[in-house]
Amino acid sequence: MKVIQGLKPDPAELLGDTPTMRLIALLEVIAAKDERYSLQRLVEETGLPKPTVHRMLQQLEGAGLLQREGDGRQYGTGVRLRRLAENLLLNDSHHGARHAVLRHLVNEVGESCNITALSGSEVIYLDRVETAAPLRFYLHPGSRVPAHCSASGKIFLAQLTPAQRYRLLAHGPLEKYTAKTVTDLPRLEREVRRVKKDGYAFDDEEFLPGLLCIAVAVSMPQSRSNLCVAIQAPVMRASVETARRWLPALQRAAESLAAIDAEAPPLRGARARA
Amino acid sequence: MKVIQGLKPDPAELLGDTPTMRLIALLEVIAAKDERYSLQRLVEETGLPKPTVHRMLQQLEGAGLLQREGDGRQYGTGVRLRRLAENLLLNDSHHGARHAVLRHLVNEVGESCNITALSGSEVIYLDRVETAAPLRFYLHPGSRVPAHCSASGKIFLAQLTPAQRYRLLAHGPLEKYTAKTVTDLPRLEREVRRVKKDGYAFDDEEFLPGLLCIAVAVSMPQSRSNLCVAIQAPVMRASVETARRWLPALQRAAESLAAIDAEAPPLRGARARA
DNA sequence: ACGCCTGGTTCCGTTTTGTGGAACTTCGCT
DNA sequence: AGCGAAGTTCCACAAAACGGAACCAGGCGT
Repeated sequence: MKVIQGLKPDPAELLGDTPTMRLIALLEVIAAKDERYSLQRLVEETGLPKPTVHRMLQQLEGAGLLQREGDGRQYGTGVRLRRLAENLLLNDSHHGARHAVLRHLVNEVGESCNITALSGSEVIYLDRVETAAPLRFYLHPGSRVPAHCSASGKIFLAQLTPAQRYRLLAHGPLEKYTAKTVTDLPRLEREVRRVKKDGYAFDDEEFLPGLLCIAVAVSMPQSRSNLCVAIQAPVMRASVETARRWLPALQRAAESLAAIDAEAPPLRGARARA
Repeated sequence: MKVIQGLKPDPAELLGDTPTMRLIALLEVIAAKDERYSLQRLVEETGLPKPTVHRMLQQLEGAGLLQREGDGRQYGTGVRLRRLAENLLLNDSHHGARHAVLRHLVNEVGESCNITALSGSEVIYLDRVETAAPLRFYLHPGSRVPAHCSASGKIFLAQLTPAQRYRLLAHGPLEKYTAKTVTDLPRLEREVRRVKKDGYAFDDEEFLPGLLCIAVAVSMPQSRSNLCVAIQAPVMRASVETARRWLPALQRAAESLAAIDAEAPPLRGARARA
């Protein structure tokens, strides 16, 4: 489909072949790293000519998808883009295979489970299936919890570099929600390192009294993961030991979820494309 | 900017005025609800002509941003789009950290706070955390306020040279929003000089009646700052004096924010860096 | 089976956007 | 004052999007 007079060395065709796709590709570049990009930097990164990138950035900024930061030469994500991202993840959970995996996990362990993502310094519940048991915590998909006192949050933290972790946590004191909330940075750091080693995290009444939680990452092949699966149970029914017994089931669920996300494209060949 | 022969009732200009932005808007529509959309459905939802939406969907599907589901008449989010969303949220620790600082400041002083930047001659709200108090002004992140009648705006003005200031302000008369709005250029100049000396600025019902605001700059080492932190309170709860008492907390927040922004744009090997 | 209606798909001349080399402006440095 | 590197603007030109009209399913009522 794309041939034309191939005179150019095609420096950047990796980026897409239509203006819009180039635009998306630019967003992907920006989203790919936890950094801020200058015009120049993006020019290098993408191989596109400077005025082109400039125009794109202007457009994106004008639309509120990106924001200039610092001295005005750096770009970061804008509110609108973040909101889009959140909605995208949030509103794709119910009808999907993901929901099914979650439901199955709930059946296996008999407790409420959820899928979470990190957004900013908070954990957001993307999807949740409640246990049938009458005694239960009621948490809505879409609600948010600070990272430092949730099991999923610790998983996410464990995937960051110490510097990134520091940036996220050290700028305001950690809020104390319960007597067990860890508000001491060094202690949290130790905890997080343990999580990293073990591959799973607990939240033992650190956010809500009486709520025990265990989480593992939905790990992506070579790239950090922004998804977790977790089981939540009232301490009345569960202890750290029983929770540990759920681990195999939990990990199986995580693998299923990873498989879903890795799932290759289509079922039917789009004839026109080739 | 766009006028054209406006014969049509313009059913869908809410959607964006450039092809790419329409595309993004389409994604936003899709992301907004946890449903699957058919072509027809999207046509109704957006008001765009059928072939147009069709083409957009084809393009998005071809790029792996959307996927057809079920019988092939329904579209859902594709892996690539989900991955983009995840990365966006994942790789934004700067924003997360800032938000955390803001939240903490709100806890300390008990009033709504926001982070602002100068954009053109207007102040734009980058982020905002509301107080829990029931009586409050509701202002969205992303909204804009003229520089001459906002506390943050005065801070920004104070960092300019008189000439730059003049260029920014003297092009149109200063709009009068309330009885207290300063619309007299020399008087504003005096006010701004005071701000420069003091290092903080008030907005005493100059933009909205009943709204008091105090702001300080997030100062960058050697370079003007394009960020402010501000506290906003209804005059019912606060006076200039109480606001002044918030100053230490406000300044501490500003320092935290400065620290975040100063954090090394990490290691990456940008050839130009040295 | 056969029209018929509803949604999906393709055509194609017209209009609007995007493109990017070159030139210009800023600003930080020396 | 002068240099260099970044950002910004211009504009003739090329490419993409546009959307009305016409064309194709396939489910349904008779």
